[in-house]
Amino acid sequence: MIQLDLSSRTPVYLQIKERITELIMMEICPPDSRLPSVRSLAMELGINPNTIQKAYQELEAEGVIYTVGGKGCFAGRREKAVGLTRQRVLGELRDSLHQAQLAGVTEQELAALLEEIYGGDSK
Amino acid sequence: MIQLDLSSRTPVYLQIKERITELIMMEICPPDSRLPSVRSLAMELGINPNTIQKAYQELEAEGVIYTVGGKGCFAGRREKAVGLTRQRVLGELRDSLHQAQLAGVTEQELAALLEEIYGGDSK
Amino acid sequence: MIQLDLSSRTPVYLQIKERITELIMMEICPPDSRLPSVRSLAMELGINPNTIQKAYQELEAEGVIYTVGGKGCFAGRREKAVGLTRQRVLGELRDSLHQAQLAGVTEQELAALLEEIYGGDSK
Amino acid sequence: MIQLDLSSRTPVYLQIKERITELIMMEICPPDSRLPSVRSLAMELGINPNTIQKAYQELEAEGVIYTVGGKGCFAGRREKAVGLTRQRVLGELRDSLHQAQLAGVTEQELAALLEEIYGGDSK
DNA sequence: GTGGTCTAGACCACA
DNA sequence: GTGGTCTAGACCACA
Repeated sequence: MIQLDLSSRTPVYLQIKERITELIMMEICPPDSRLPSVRSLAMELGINPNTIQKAYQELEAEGVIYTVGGKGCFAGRREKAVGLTRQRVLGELRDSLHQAQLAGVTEQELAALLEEIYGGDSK
Repeated sequence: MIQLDLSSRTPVYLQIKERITELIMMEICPPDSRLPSVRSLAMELGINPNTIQKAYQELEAEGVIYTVGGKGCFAGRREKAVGLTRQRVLGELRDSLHQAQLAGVTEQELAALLEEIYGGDSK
Repeated sequence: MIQLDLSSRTPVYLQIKERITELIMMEICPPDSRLPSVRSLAMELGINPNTIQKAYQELEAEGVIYTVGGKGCFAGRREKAVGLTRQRVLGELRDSLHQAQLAGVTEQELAALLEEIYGGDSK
Repeated sequence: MIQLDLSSRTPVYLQIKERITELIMMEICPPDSRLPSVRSLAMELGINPNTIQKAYQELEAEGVIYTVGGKGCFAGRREKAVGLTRQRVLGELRDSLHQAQLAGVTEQELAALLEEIYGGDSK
């Protein structure tokens, strides 16, 4: 459920944070569902448990997930994940669109890109 | 002409690369115009000359600017800057739009953002 | 009668200890009254009996409650609970007040907080 | 400037976070002043650099300090430290006062404690 | 078993 | 030199 790109410039722990946030937004991890344990996920991804730990702890600090004593980590409310992602992504879109305009990307091209991603079923 | 954010997660040398590319696309630095020298720009921005050097070297390797013997650095053809930026920016937009969709950003919101930036004058 | 916050940083067994001590101080559990059994309380709170066990054991070691053979656990004298709580709480208050002063909490604000809690009936 | 209590139940990295926040509130570390480097502070305190790293990174995430590229970490605006501390401390005080009341701590005792800490020069 | 803390130490990008 | 990331591995409290 999580694909890592070890050669990416984005650190592994950030890739994990983003992916978990996506899984919560997609409701593949519904609210209060248990996430894989630090150790099992580390094993599965072939990386060190500390790296998962770091991702989970930041997600908890942001309120996207929560931790229960010796039980494990659980998905928080979808709205939290959505809220943080919206804020971040709208900023990124604004920056990218500014540069797109300078680089002569036309509104038609953007419309095509939007159609490609949002397809027919947006709202 | 170049505003740096030293506490940004984007390294200073990348901020400089992006900004110079923008200045070339905006034709504030027309083709073959001379760019500020490494030293003077470093002074002006209050940073280490090595950082400017690194930005200039990468821009030259990408063909966005070119160096002439003991004369200095000069803006390359606008098309080169545009081409590289388009490629990068379209990729970023694709990623951001995927996450925007998950976060429930509506097509109307995107249209509004586009209108805000592209406004009437898509040059 | 006991509300747990599983996602709190305070371990569950400590939350239970504190709450039982409170119940004794409030005389909701008068001296020598029987406390819920380990098993029943574990059931009621939906947690592992070991956790209750640990709380009860520490309370007994501190003299706040006592155990009778095969009968169960009973509330100790109110003074014991009061004594331990006073000691702990005065220390906490001292620490918090130091930081409050640094953070610019005024004496007026503290007076208001005190009024809010102690109200008219300082029992 | 930082005294650790290794035997405390409070983790070392939290002690460091609190102490740095205090130093900023006390204006011993004025805004934009450089904090000791991760390595030097680790050396000085005789602990592992990773522990300092963790403290600094959480402080940065909370906006109490900020990091500049390969330069170091710097104190943020005093208001940020104050704001976070106020919020936390007022909550702690509320809890402690509730328990103090149950334990029969009198308003006179509290007034004495307050006088002891706030002395003559409050507000 | 589960997460939390910490050490020791490596390697990297950046300034 | 400075912080950032990651590994390997230990030990602990808690459930």
